[in-house]
Amino acid sequence: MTRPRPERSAASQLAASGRRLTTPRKAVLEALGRADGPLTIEEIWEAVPDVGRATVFRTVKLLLELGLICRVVLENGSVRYVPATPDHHHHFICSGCGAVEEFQHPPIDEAIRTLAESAGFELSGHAVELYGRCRHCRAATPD
Amino acid sequence: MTRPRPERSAASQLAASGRRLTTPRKAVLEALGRADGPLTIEEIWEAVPDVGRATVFRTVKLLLELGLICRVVLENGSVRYVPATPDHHHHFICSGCGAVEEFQHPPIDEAIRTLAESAGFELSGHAVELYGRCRHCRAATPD
DNA sequence: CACAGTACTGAGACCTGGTATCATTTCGCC
DNA sequence: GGCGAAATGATACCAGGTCTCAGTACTGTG
Ligand SMILES: [Mn+2]
Ligand SMILES: [Mn+2]
Ligand SMILES: [Zn+2]
Ligand SMILES: [Zn+2]
Repeated sequence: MTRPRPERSAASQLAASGRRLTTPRKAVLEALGRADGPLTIEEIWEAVPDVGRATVFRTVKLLLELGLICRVVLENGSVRYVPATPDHHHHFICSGCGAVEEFQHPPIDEAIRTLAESAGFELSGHAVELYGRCRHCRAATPD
Repeated sequence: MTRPRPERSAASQLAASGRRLTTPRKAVLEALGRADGPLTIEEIWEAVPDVGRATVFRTVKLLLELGLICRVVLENGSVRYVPATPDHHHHFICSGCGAVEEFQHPPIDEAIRTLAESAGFELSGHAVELYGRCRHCRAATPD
């Protein structure tokens, strides 16, 4: 007997707000899934030839709101998108290969909470992005 | 007897790279100093009537590179600028009054270093931005 | 099945933050 | 004062992103 559990599939996430998992939406999601790194909007668009540009923008915004994808801000300020783990996490972005690794590390969040408390801030959210070189890139060019 | 110490004035920072502290640059810096919160480029431009738009952009970029001002990314993604403390710090951004408070909190940086080490990342930088309501806004509308 | 109503779509006009160009001005230095 | 480098303002331009709108795809109700 299958116990009912909170549904997290894209379709049900969308359905919960009266939306549908349409062909263009599925295509964008799959394009991001296939890619081995974060994509720009333009790259998504290229990967999804029959979808209009406006629809790509609309879809990315929607998927962001639903938490199905993440916006990643590179060190130079440009933004790209990756499929998301739905849980709270942060990003490490490799300047060598462009890979994005999600991580979670309770001590960081803990330290943030502690600081906010002692400073009298009421936190609604926080962003932590790390920049540097990943294990693979270090191995490739140790220097 | 005044001991020579590392000069950090805007003028000397600029001079160090063969640049000059010109009237427009001084004006932009002063506009940011006068403001009681972070400004957009457009707001800076309005505050500095005789300076061309391109020069405002150029100046902001230059002051950023020199670390004389900070780019602050709001929760909605829009960007604003504030005068900077030259030391390493992070930002707390109040969604109530828009104020930006700088803070530094070694445990956060410590936790980040620890994580990076254990994950095999070679860090080149990191960003931490906190969002929420400041002490004053909480007092005003405790809700 | 017919039909009504809503969600969604693509094309293209449009808007806006930012850059490139270039002729002119400012400034430090001799 | 005169020279060359740095800086400036006007303006054309570009790139991301949004808006509009007429048409399409679904959903669900009878
Ligand atoms: Mn993510
Ligand atoms: Mn700052
Ligand atoms: Zn890498
Ligand atoms: Zn506040």
